[in-house]
Amino acid sequence: MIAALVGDPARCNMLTALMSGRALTASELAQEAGVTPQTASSHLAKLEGGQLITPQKQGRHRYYRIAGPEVAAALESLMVLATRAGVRVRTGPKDPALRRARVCYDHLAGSFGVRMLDAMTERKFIRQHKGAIALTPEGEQFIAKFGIDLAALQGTRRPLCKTCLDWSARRSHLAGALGAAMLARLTELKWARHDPGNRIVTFTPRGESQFAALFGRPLD
Amino acid sequence: MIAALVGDPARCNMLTALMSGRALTASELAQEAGVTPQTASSHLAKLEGGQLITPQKQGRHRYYRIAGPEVAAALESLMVLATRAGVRVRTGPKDPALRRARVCYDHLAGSFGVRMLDAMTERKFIRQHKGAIALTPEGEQFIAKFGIDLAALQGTRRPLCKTCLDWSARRSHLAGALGAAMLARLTELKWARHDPGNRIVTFTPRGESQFAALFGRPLD
DNA sequence: TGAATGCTTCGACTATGATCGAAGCATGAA
DNA sequence: TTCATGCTTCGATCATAGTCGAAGCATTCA
Repeated sequence: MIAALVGDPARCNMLTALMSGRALTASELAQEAGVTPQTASSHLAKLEGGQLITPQKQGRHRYYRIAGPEVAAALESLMVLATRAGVRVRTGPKDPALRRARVCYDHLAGSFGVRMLDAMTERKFIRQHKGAIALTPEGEQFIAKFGIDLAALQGTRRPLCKTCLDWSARRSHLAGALGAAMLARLTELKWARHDPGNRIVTFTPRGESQFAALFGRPLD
Repeated sequence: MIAALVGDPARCNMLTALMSGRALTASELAQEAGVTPQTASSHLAKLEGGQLITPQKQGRHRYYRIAGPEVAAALESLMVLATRAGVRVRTGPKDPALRRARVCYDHLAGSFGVRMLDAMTERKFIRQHKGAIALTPEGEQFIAKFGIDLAALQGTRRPLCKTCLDWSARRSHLAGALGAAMLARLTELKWARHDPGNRIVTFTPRGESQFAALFGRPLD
């Protein structure tokens, strides 16, 4: 029975956390639900079995997201009933600064990261082909002009371009050696800086307008 | 948590039975769920507490129905998920003959019963005023012409006109002394007969057209 | 009035399933 | 390679809640 899956408090917390549209890792969901990773793993397996969520492996993380619009609709209608019955429902995501721009491993994530990959795709600097992405000749020109030494990047064994699922925006941003180089160049240009204590990336006013001129303004 | 209410198998069976739109008694719901009346009573109290169903007392029966369109929508969306996940969902109502016309205590129920009360209200034979209903002067003329001795009915202590919630159509039909007299007259006229073994009322072809001429044709 | 029916409350039993500790596997980093 | 991290599986414990028997109201009928 599907409703029983949603009925458990721990699983319900996980689902409401996912209802923001973000994809979350198993550990994050465990924390959201307030249970240990072992317990969370069992819950996630049940939810996956009921086709309420779909997993996506990424490195040693395992991201989960709501399986589809029907699921989201059903959960939404249940929330309506819950609020009607006087149950207060968990509020949205947390730190807005984290949603805007942050470090993901060593590259840029958040709205700015998503915007950057989108723009580079729109301007045909990057070609996406069923999950894999690659730099086009126009893209090579662009990053050279931006001040990045492509040859140095290609010397490493690390893949040049990779997509990485964005935690807050539910869309992909640019990872890989190029992603790391782009973030390094952004800080080098003093358009943005990475606060050491946390994962927040802060854009300067000038840096933000320069970024917008290159890639457009991020949504959030 | 609302979903937990729907999650229990017994309660889920009750709710799916109610999803047909009919109002069902506590006993009927117990049978639908395959549990004893005690257990059913506990479940129904929980569902009522969660505002998923609303009760309606009628004589010594207690009818329950889905509380509102939001609840129906939520349940519907859950059914979508259930079918998607390969769970077969309970089919609709059962005996069509029972839905058409049957005896409810001693009066006519089913589509024919609902149609009769509707028509008598439309033609202003009966006036409904917040639950209570009464015979109008035009109504008195009509039933006299139909062959019913109103004075004899008024001699009993039994209320003349009452509404009764229809099991299959979810709408009211005519009960009380007049309701019983109408059914008696219908059988007396040989428009319909009541099969003794069950609750089905069978209309003859001629009786059905006569009924339709008086009250219109029932929907089902 | 007493009898029958419909439904509920109380109390005890029981089983399902949530939970976490310990250990194992996979991926990535040094 | 070795180590660390993220996640899963296994196994045991324990509590929540579903279940029904017995008894108690409420309503209707004779």
